[in-house]
Amino acid sequence: MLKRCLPPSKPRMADTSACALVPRALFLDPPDVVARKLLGKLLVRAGELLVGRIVEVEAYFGESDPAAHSFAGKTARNAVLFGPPGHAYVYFVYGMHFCLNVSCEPEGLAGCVLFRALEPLCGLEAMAAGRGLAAPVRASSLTSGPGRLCQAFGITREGDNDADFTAPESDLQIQDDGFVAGEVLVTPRIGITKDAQRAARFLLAGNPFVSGRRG
DNA sequence: GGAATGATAGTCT
DNA sequence: GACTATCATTCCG
Repeated sequence: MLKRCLPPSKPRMADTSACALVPRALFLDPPDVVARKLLGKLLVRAGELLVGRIVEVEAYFGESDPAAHSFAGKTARNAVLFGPPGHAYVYFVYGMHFCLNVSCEPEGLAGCVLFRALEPLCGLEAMAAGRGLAAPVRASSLTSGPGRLCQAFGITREGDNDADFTAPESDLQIQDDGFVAGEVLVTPRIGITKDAQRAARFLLAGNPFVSGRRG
């Protein structure tokens, strides 16, 4: 088996001078289109300087998708999905985990993209602390999985739901550092029972930080 | 290496 | 009262 991962001599620090906040227009497209665009972008927590590259996402297609929270229409929980695009939708599942999504499509439509895995770039120690892990930890265990990455970034529904990813004053942002995604794999979504065969999970081929099977 | 299992609480019917 | 867009642990081979 290849064990070729990250060359240790090449720390992939994010060059913040080359970073640009992504425009809201990026989120106006359908969720599968937005999902592909998000691969390779950076998720940034401004306050603690936590940065991770998005390497795995899933698309959810609003009211036409039986696996989406918004399938049954607007409720108090999923109201953010029906609002303007580019906002964070955070929900609590299985009694112990948060999941982070970004709303897509124009206001009134409820498409969204679920963040499933990040490649941690900055603030690894703070991420490990957030996860309650003692050093040394494998970087790949910090943010590979929707529940894990929320824990690492300290994301909660109370603190981050409805946050605007495209606002300069926002603590939670999505930035573009010019990274160009290589080959993208598409597989069925994970952990759902309805419409389980639909291919709507997007991940960077060969990236060691994706969750579960590499596709 | 992979499969099975329990923990745990918000949301909706 | 049922159902989760999960994770970590424990088994087994």
